[in-house]
Amino acid sequence: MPIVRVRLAPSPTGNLHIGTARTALFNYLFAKKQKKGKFILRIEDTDQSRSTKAYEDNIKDGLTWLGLAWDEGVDKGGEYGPYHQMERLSLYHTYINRLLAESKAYPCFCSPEELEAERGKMEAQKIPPKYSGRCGTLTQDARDAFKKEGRKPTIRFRVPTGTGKRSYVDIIRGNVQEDTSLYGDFVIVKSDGIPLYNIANVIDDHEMRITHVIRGEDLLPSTIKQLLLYEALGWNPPEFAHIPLIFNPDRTKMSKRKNHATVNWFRENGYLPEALLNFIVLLGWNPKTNEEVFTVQELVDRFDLAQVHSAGAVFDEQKLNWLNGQHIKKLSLDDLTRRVIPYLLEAGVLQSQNDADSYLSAATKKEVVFSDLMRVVSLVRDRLTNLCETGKSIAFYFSVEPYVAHDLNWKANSLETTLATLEFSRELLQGIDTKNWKKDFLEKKFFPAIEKNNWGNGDVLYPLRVALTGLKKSPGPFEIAEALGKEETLVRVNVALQKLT
RNA sequence: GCCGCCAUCGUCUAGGGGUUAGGACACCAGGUUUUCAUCCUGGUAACCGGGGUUCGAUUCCCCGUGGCGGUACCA
Repeated sequence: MPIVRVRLAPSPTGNLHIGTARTALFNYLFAKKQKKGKFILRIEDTDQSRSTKAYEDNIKDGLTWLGLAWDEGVDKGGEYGPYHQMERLSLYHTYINRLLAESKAYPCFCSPEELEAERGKMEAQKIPPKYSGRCGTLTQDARDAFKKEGRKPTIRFRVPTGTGKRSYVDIIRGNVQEDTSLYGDFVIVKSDGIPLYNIANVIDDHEMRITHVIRGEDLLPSTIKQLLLYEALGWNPPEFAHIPLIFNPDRTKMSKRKNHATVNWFRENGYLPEALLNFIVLLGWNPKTNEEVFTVQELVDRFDLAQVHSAGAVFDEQKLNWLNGQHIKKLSLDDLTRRVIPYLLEAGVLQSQNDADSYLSAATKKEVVFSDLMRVVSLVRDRLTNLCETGKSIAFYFSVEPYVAHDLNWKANSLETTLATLEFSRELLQGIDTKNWKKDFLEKKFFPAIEKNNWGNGDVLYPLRVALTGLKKSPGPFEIAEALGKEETLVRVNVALQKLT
């Protein structure tokens, strides 16, 4: 197999869409599977009315955040640039002029209104609409006359007659065929001189030596037309693979209205890029084993384009949430803590200080250093499925949620019992040396003592936990005590005791 | 309308001429745990319909039906 060269060719007319991200991933995996494969990013900005720089930046940022680095393309350069289509206009015209000279294309002077009327007439007669081709037989004099009128022509590709059914073999779908006699001569250059997707895409893929075109199924119907273009230009086409589309839960095309459709949204809402990638690849592909949680490298090793499913898939956020939790558990504590910090700042739990590794607790205004943070994060990591939740789940570390005496009671216990067990806890805690202030040591002290007093674990530990956090649900009291340190632990226990007396 | 692609639990999917149709998410039940979460065990739940072919179709073929895509001087 020659060196694989694949490309992602988004048009910057919106923020990076989940579907585009998946196309990018499939291209990336396919390229990386072959060690020397190249993944190229080309920006198709010929639709000037809808393309913006901001969207282009969003697409690039999103891909970078996902870790889908391109080897060649915009901002990166390469042998076959430039990589913005608007910078390649003269190249397109070289080839388009050739088609014109060979009469494989021709100027069309029909106005949009005329075409509209023609189409309407055919629809009324229940004939499938298709351009008549009448400008294809214009004499030079007739063309000059139209030009004198001030008409700006489009350029149409002359679909070869008598070619009939055409087919190609799609890597994912196998044989795909269509009857080309159904096509009218189609426009390849707009009246403003800017080429359309069909032709620009073909010229670029050829010029950039693209070997495999991996794109969404929405582009499948344009493939045979493009094949005609390759043929007219005398070029060998690349191979094609059309990946299935992603749907909303109601099976309509994935859209912002019914689902979160942009990579941005997931980034802002606490998802790990590796989880998003893992989820998205499973929409239409699986490794044929029972494993489901993968790193990108594992995906590179296992991925096989030909095994991709041909049916569309519903985007199920619940499974993504589960996968996100799985990937969070796989992160090292250090890494997880690092990644959580931006979300804590965003949520206002922390405030940044000058020192890169030091922050301020928004609640207490006390300094919080990275190692403190790591300690708290370790308490909650197993219950985290989303980075955004972190602030909520570690808030108890900085301040106790307000509660009343009654909240300290375990099940049906009375305030007297609670007072007794909490005083017992305080006494025990006071007697423990700071250097032994570890979860395991605390447990070793508490459990036998609880038993000796004929209490259940809950009688003692529930009030203690509430005293330390103010919460009905939280990590265990001993790990919290360890993270808090002896001093702060006793302060909180004493506050609880005051509430009880 | 016309053209194309597709069709296994609610969802993502494995499988394939004879299977107890497998896994995962979600859901339900039980267990572990001081609580919640994690974790463990178990459970409910699927081959779109009709015709062929065949001893036998969920699997192969045809026709429907349904979903999606395309039908632009968008990509």
